[in-house]
Amino acid sequence: MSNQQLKEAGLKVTLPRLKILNLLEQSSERHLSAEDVYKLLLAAGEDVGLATVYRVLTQFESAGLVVRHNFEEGHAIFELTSEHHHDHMVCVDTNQVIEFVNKEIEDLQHKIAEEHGYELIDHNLVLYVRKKH
Amino acid sequence: MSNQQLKEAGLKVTLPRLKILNLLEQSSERHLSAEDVYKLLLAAGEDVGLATVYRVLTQFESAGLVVRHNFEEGHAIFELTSEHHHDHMVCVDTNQVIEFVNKEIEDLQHKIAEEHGYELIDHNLVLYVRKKH
DNA sequence: CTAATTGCAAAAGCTTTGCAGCGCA
DNA sequence: TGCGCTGCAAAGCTTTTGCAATTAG
Repeated sequence: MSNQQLKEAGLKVTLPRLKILNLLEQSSERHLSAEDVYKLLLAAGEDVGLATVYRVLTQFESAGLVVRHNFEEGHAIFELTSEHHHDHMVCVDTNQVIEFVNKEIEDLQHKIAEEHGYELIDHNLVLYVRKKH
Repeated sequence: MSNQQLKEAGLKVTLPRLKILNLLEQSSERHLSAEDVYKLLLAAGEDVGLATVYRVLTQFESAGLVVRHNFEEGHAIFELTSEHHHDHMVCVDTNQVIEFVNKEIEDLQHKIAEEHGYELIDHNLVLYVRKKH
């Protein structure tokens, strides 16, 4: 379980790390800001400092357990690394984040980089959308 | 010239606005942060406050003269609105920014949003690439 | 002349860091 | 026990805001 994941990541198994990892795994919302994580922990009666949340999330990112996004200006959003790559849609009205997978777009990106004499290392694609009524 | 663009944007023609717009039009680097603009103005002997740079860039954005990007966390990047929409490639080694246009990707994005019941308002696509040798 | 704009400094929001004490291995 | 980790508070950064003075129309 979480215990093992932390060890594999080369991180000491501490209470704050376990709490944060468990929260990320159990939360119904996959995309959380550091502040979100902090508030959820407080609400759950867990006593963890905000600075620790930031430090732990950054460590998780380095360990590959978590991905950091910059969907919106002002604050980062963290998400557990998922098995399959996906991109994101963000609703401009509700800030809801929707994941999607599209192989054509992935292929096109590689093709575009190649056409310019480059190798694709990574990419960031966010669609800002509004619900159709 | 710039004078006219400001009027058309419904903005009073003031010295700071002219200086900033001229700088954006004449700079060899199309992609600048507020701090970049501020420092370039200072270097050019122009006396404009940083707060004014932020305010003016935000007004330019509202007026559609400029586009704000969040390529990296920490600070926004501004670019004069260009006639044709384009996306960006950033070389991970040199930080060089390359613009590209790809209609297929644009169309796919609309299609994906539609398929999920949404209307595409905007998007952000950045390819992080490395020069092939 | 009047209202908009500017510059400064202070404040705001997110994130990082220094340091003393606590806790895992 | 020793080193890493945590919490708190303070500091750092980018960006915004309040306010008096300045400027455009």
